[in-house]
Amino acid sequence: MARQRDAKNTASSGGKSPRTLTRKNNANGRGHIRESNELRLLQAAETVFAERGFSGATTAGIAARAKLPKANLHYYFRTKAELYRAVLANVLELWLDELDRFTPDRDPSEAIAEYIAAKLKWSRLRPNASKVFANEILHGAPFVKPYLERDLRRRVEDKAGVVREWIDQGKMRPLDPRHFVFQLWAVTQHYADFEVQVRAVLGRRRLTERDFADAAANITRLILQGALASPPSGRIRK
Amino acid sequence: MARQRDAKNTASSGGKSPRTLTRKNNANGRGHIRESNELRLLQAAETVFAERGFSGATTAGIAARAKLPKANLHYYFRTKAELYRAVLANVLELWLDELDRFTPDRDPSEAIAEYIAAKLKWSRLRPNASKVFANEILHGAPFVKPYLERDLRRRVEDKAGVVREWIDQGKMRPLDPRHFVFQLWAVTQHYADFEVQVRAVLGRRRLTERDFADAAANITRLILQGALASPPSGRIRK
DNA sequence: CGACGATCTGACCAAATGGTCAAGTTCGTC
DNA sequence: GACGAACTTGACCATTTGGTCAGATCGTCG
Repeated sequence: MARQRDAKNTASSGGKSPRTLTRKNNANGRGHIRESNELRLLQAAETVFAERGFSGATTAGIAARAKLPKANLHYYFRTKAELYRAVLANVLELWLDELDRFTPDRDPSEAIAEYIAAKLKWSRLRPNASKVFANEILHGAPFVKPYLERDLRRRVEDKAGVVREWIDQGKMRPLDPRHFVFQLWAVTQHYADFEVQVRAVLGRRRLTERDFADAAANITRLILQGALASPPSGRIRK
Repeated sequence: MARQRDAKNTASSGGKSPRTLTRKNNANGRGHIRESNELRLLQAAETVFAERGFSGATTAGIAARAKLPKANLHYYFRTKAELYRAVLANVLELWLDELDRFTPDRDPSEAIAEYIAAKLKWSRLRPNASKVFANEILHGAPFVKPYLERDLRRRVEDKAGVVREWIDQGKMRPLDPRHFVFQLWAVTQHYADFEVQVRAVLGRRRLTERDFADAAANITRLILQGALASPPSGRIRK
């Protein structure tokens, strides 16, 4: 309930919490306790928010996982929402740059394959980050909607331009670049967000590095075959 | 917190709540009030669970949306968990059969295209159903894990066999059938579960029928091109 | 119509939870 | 080693929320 309302305070800046900036900086010596405790809290929070969602997570639970008393959590992050926001900011930072591999001069097959590999790597190494983000979007993006509508949209629009260039150069089949990006996101994040289902179907107790390699191979083949202009038989020469 | 524990009561049967069965049946006349109220509650619950998740949803909120007093909700569904379970059962029933289009004798391109269209139709018409399910999986499937590990796994294993046959018949490229299914799920459900993000990137206030048509076209083309054996130049004749 | 089960609902309660606070303890610096 | 800032924490509180209950009302069938 309060979530919707909370969403508008504390301008969603990218990096650290505003509080860090106003206090003594962590140059060296000073503030290192803060730095270390914030890190522990952020890590604990990422896990708990991933497992329970925003409403399901309790500050007591997060504090317990970080092995700190609850009051201490509230010393570093005034509210649950502020902590949540910080976790989200981390995730966004994690993903934002991966699309930079898309540049007009590169070979699309290379760029796309790399992107798939990179996103799958994050799904394997930081599944909780992905889950927190998925949960946020799933429930209407009460915190990151502005980010989606400004930054993300711009970024995708930009990269869609690159894809269009690739199409014009005859390197890719004609397709809607934005939907193409959605499909890249969907298939790669699926292995983090729907991990339990994947595990159940594959009959694994845990997803192995091997499983991710299989996923990568299958996705890459599917996407490249589906999106690239068939290279060998150059039916239409430029 | 209680979620994990609640998960084991009330054997997850498919259809109606057990209570319906013990009381007067809804043949006609008798029990029609129950039927109508349960329906309203289920619809309200689907929306609210989709918007807020299990923990974020409140029985008061659901009751309000159904325009019934909270105590009345608890008259029809003893606990929030029971109501949630009923909503989930609806969703599963909705999806389960769509994979039946996969049979060895059919043309894979046709079956796959139909499946994509069907799943996208559900994403458009019942996005909340999809979201409730996604949320459940995202948080570790505390309620439906047994279903995933038994029924769903079997079903996918079964259909994987069909895909393998298609591959053997030279109709499809060699690929891992289970990952192929994951990819179908991922790209189709994305448009329901990540709807806000899709809207933000496309700059839409609402996703139109047109948007879904575009999605369908792009997905179908991508998947068929990627998975089907190239039909015209029959390099390898059977 | 009268009986009886089904349905309805305001009032209530115990537990959980986000957040506060004041009284401490520790840390870095001069 | 002393001083102020940074950090720590048990106790506490207001609010929210799932669930109960007893008494009222309704619907239907004989």
